[in-house]
Amino acid sequence: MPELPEVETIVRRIRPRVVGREVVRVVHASNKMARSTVGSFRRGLAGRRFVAMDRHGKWMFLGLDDANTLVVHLGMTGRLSLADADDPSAPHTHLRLLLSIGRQELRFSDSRRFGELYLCNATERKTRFGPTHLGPDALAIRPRDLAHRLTHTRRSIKAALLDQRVVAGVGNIYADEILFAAAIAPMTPAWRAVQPSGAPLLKAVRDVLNAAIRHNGTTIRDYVTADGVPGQFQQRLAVYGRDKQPCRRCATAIELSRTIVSGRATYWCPRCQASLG
DNA sequence: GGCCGTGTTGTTAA
DNA sequence: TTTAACAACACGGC
Repeated sequence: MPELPEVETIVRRIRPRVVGREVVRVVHASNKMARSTVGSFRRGLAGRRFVAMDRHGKWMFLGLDDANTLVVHLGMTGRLSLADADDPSAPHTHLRLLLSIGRQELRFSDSRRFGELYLCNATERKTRFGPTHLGPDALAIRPRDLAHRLTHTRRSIKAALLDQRVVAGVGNIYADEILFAAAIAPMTPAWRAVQPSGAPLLKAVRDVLNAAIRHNGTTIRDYVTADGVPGQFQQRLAVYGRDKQPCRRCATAIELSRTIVSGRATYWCPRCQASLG
């Protein structure tokens, strides 16, 4: 499922091919998304030029030459890709933009329709995706800031890492991987996980996310890169999805628990991630 | 053939 | 403050 590394992989591939290009024509814009009314902003995209492409957490921001922004979130099954205009569309394609290069199209498909597409102005972008709703990006946050944000809460460290207002970009898979790398049990209170400093946890955040980016992300089921190929990091996962399999470090059986964070599958090694109580 | 699990964000209730 | 439940949805696996 797309988290920060998967989104970053897609941005790196798409940005150099889209920035500077104009939307020659909105080929298709459906109104079937669960939370977005894509069809309504046909007019706002036609004839516009992309001037920037950025990422914050799991959100992508495609800046336009009229200061508006096309905001993209992949949800669970969303895919953003570049395709030849003559290539058949993938099922559940909700947006097709013909670009001013070759006969390339920027496409968004999403079978589950949990993804989100918005066209917003600078003010809306600041309010809807500003610090009230999104914490610092997980790759940019400083150890002291992370420690500060985790110190004054009694929630579990896993719940806090999943909260996008605390730190943006970590989802269920990488939360488990990060906590294994940091040797912290997922039910540990957040304030305790950053004692005496947040540096070890932040190192794990950076190391795990960067390693996943180097391997083009993790494909469990739906995620593919902008080229349509799976990532490779699933082969290197230490705990996620490895219920009852031997821990790569100590050979103890990996445990699956659904009670640590409300209903979310949580994989961890009870020996390497000794509970701090 | 119907149910379950899958995970993200946002809202609402407790 | 925080958690749980739920909604939006398709689909693979049993």
